[in-house]
Amino acid sequence: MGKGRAPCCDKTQVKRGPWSPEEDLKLTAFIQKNGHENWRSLPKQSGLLRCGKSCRLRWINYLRPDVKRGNFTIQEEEAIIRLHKEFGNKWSKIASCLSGRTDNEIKNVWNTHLKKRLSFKNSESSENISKHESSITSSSSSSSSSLSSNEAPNIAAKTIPSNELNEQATLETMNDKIEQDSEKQISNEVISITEDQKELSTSLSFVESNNLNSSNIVVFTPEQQLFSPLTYLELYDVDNNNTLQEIDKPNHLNEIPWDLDDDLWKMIDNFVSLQSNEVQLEGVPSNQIQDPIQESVQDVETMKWSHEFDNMFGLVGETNESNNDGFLPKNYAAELRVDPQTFDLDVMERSESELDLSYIQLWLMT
DNA sequence: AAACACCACAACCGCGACTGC
DNA sequence: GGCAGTCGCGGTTGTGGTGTT
Repeated sequence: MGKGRAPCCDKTQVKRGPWSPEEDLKLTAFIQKNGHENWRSLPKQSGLLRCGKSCRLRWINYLRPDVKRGNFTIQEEEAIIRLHKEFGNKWSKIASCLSGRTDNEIKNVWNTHLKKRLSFKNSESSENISKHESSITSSSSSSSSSLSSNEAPNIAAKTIPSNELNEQATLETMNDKIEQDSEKQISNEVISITEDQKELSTSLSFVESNNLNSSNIVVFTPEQQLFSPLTYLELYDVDNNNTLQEIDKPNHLNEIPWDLDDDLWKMIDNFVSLQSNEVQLEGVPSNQIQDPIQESVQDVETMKWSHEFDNMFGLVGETNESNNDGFLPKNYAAELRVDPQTFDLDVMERSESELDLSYIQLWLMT
């Protein structure tokens, strides 16, 4: 008996299953700080009880900043179908042609939607062919003409002059035309919407293609598009003036796991000092900055921290670009608020058992 | 309301490819 | 060239959510 393949890690020593927000934070913070040169040693270095493979997968498929979330557009689906025709199940190759989409995501979409849809279309068309064939057979039983199964229905219609058959063929041709036209129209609508988005703002990361007929649009904020371990979504309703009205306000409370590492607590502490000192936040319109030259190095550092913190928790600051177009509601952004009077880094760094708390809560004010 | 079926997607697993020694 | 360690890919599985009976 051979030894067989050595397992990549000791399965009894590593955690498996879904990733917790805390683990996501740890992994993201570590990679942002140190990169990912060696996946195998990364879990040990970052303090994660995960296999290196699992970390890599989580980062690539979910946490990576440039990973695009949300439903696939019609264009993307069409591209996948086209590329799949060309490359087959080479998901990574297909993914490399679609920016922001992972091979895993594409594979899932293919297996759950596109494959079924295509086989349905195929069975529909073959059903149509067999319908024609049977009608041909029945109507041509007295005649000597026969058709191979490969012949297209419209050819059959020409071959067998039958009023009924011609009508059916014409109807189906028309239906196909209508279907194609409507698909084209929808596709064009999506193109125009996505192009408009590009022109107006990067804030609207996608418009769910299936929702084109409804007025509900899911809006991703720019930072969510770039990075969001704790995804923060808001649903908006488009009213008659084409402006967005919030329809489903999310719970504006983020629970932050207690045993964050020191860096993260310090990050929070830094954010608190930032707020108590009323330092200019990144994202605030530049015309409101009185004299940027006089900003101290400390302030710049604090801004950097606050931005990192926003990224870390999927929060966003209001940006000029996102509101210039008048498309997004003014207060779409969430802002982190921590009470500087009560927040104490030393207290927060104490052990969980000592304080008998498993979570602290940070309120997000809009 | 409960049980069941189905679906979507995140995560896992095994294997081949790649790289450095 | 052989070997060991690591990475990346593609197939498969597990699980939570949703719809149906």
